[in-house]
Amino acid sequence: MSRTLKFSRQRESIKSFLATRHDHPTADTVYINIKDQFPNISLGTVYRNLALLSEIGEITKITIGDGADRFDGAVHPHNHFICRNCHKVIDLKMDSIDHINEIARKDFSGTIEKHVAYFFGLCEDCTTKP
Amino acid sequence: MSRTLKFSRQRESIKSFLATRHDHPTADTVYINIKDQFPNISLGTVYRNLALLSEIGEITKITIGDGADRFDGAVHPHNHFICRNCHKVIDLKMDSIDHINEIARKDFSGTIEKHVAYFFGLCEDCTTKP
DNA sequence: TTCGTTGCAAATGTTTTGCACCTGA
DNA sequence: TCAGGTGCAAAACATTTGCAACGAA
Repeated sequence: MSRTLKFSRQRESIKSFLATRHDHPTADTVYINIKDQFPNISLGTVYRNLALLSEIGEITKITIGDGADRFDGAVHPHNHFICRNCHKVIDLKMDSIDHINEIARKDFSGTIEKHVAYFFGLCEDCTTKP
Repeated sequence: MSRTLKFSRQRESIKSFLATRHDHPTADTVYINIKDQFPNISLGTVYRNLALLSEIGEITKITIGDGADRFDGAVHPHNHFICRNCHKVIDLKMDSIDHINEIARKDFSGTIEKHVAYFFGLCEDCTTKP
């Protein structure tokens, strides 16, 4: 059922670029940076590969709602914080909150498979510097 | 600091329309329905009012990431479930999970003010009917 | 009168897609 | 060889915005 993947230099490059970045870049930022290695790569290819990689679970897509989606090369379970002032997206080091799935299941007739949680507020810099 | 609001029939109509719907319509759906009462209303006005109402906390904006944002006339704290099959958005009746803010704060140097959590899986209909 | 609100249309920003060519298996 | 991948450009979408006219206070 799942389609056969073929090796692609571009896709590998996108994947390894994301592995080096921890600031959750947008598709456009990925595009601009990949151009160093592939001057002719197109934005469409970047979008196609980002969609593909997040479908097969090799990267994570972060949809905040303000502007463009962001992408994270880290796939281990973790949550994100978004600063309402500078809009930085930061990985949170926190205990698992997977138990909220149980809480949600308690009075629900369908099947809850997973959740996504985003935290908002002010990052360290924006908290101290007014 | 906060701007002075003036009464607007259109805005009232949008607000009361949302109060009657529990299926989390998109801006376009709101637009189409408000047209019954205001045949000349423009989509821009609908967007402007939805943005305004959600800013002042009279409605809730739901950004899932697939397609258009959705809007909820209910502002009491509650969480949403999105069916991965039929894409329905359902209100969850569940115990508060506000304690996850504490969990997130434990090892974080900024200020965590709030969170948003979405649950995914199959709704009742899509779980039973294959 | 004042200033927020509206309708309309054009513009913006993000993402997707059709198509002919390229490339890995 | 051949199905998947790519580059390019156009299209699709969702949402925002400039502007002149309108309407509530």
